[in-house]
Amino acid sequence: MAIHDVEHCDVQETHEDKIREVMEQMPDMDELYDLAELFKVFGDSTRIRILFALFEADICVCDLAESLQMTQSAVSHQLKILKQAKLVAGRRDGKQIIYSLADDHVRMIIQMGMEHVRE
Amino acid sequence: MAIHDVEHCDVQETHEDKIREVMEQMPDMDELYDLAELFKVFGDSTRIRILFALFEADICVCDLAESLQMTQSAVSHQLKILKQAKLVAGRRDGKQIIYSLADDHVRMIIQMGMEHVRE
DNA sequence: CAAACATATGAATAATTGTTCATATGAATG
DNA sequence: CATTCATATGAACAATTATTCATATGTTTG
Repeated sequence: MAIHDVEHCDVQETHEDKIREVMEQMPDMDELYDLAELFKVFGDSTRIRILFALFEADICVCDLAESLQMTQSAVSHQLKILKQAKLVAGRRDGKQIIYSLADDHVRMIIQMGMEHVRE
Repeated sequence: MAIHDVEHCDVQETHEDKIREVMEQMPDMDELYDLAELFKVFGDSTRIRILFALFEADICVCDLAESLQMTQSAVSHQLKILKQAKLVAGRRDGKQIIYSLADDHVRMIIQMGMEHVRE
């Protein structure tokens, strides 16, 4: 074997280089976690449906629940998660809270996802 | 109350319209599930790290494990999920299987996610 | 200000999922 | 062709998470 003992594949040199390169270019763990957390938010069909609903109109929790045929509570819980991820924002209008998309990243991310899924 | 009894908010007319509009524009459940499943794949920091690694180089499982300081088994399990989602592809080269990104959607989706996270 | 209404939240439960450990598969090589 | 090496896979366990139910918060209105 070589100067330094390896737990990985036998092919040396090139792989060592690749491994170093990959490790160097890897973003900080904080950023990677945040990114994964963000996508986790998109990774639930209820939340996806809420986002699609908000593509069409700003809408209150109650109408969202009606549209999606879900409990007000369930929708509210999911809205909280979407809000924390800054994907949606809520503004009060009298008794109701009207939700809307926070920015255009949402549309674009879902757009890309759709393209991939549709192949 | 109005002609049809409602379980939702009191404000009538406009909301009825919104609800109908939202329900009409909503994609099929199949598609919504597929989309959520896709994002679920991005929603794990190990898989995100694998994808970042593949941004730099096509690389075998063993070197991936080394780069990410993870078990070969754990990496292999995650690669399977990435492969099923058609985000990565593996080709055999002798004893090894070299993994690479399947297409450019991956880069773009992660790019968008990064932009959102960095605000 | 009390009653009604829209939304939020906490606890509990069921389901999903990532990692580990042990082992299987399958190609290369001497 | 038997051994070795790289990768894949199955079962088990721990951790995370979406929904439900009950209830709390906070605003409007009579």
